[in-house]
Amino acid sequence: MRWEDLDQQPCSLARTLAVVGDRWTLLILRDCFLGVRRFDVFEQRLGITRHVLTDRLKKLVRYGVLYKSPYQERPLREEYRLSDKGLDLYPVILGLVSWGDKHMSDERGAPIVYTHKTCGLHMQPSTHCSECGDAITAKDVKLSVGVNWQGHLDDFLPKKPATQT
Amino acid sequence: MRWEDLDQQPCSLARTLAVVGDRWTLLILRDCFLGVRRFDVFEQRLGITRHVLTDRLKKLVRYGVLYKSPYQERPLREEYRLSDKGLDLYPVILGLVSWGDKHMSDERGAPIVYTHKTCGLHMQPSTHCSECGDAITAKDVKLSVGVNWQGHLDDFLPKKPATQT
DNA sequence: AATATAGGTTCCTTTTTAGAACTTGTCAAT
DNA sequence: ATTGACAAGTTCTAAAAAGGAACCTATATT
Repeated sequence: MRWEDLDQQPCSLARTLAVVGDRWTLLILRDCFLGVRRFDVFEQRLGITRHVLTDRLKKLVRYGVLYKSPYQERPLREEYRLSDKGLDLYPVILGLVSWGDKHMSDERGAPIVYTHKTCGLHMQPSTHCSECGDAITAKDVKLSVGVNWQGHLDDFLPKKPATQT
Repeated sequence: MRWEDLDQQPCSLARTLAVVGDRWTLLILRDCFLGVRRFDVFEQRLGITRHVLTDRLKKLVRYGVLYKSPYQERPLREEYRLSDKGLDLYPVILGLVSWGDKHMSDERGAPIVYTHKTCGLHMQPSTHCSECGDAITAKDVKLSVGVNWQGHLDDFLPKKPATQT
């Protein structure tokens, strides 16, 4: 499979990974959410090579996750900022961080702590149903193929069902 | 930076990406959540090379996201199953899918639809505060360095603050 | 005896990434 | 007027990772 074709697959996860699913992109986006906007700051903080950084920023701009905004002229200098589409990735970032806090921390605990401004307490993100507001686990959700996607079921479900032990 | 060292960084996002942050791993985990458990089924569904699949499955087992469970003996055959640690990635998967549904869909809409069994409605995941239950956006959260991590602030925040335009 | 199956490993080629040096337009200092 | 610095890249070569195909092993079936 060519990685470029991933955004054409009939799977929203694959399509999302076409944009953010490589080694560096989510680290770049983490820095965006921390306020980083300039090429050289990304470079220094991440230890990424300039070539790859250029490529990933271009890709994120092409997909509309970041946009370039001039912050000075003569010489023209532009910084990279999160679009609304990019800001929508916040739950993903928060989910990845939260999993790392729980499962990858050492004895010192989470490096960064999140305080919910409204209630003032240290929080973890919790995933809920958009309709009734209840917290969700994998078992609470039933999958079905979208109305315009009939006939593609086998793109999503295993062709060889695993036998239960 | 060597990618293997990412799980030692003082950042939970980087540590999480050390486990799931490459091109194939999240697609493998998607299939795990859809019920796939066997080597050859992963291979056929993903179009991944056997070499890379072997490597990624070993890595996921090493980090405790999957575990091997025998489903027959003579010859010994084992399948890969999500551990509790792996099941905890469900919010991440759901977040990525939801972003793709919203931002990467074509005119046919989302390929897969999620029904919340409890309330019976089509749902999207929504991220909430674990303490008060309110829905969260990036602006509602304040970051601070964990109590045992003093002195590492500059590992998280930009060294060159971007000037606001 | 030959073939199929599941889960790999080996070998070689192609693609991607790393690391360093070079480029361009502008400004500030010597 | 020349030199050096800065920001944001591009270009080059070497190393690492991934792709693709063939081969391996133990067992069961034809």
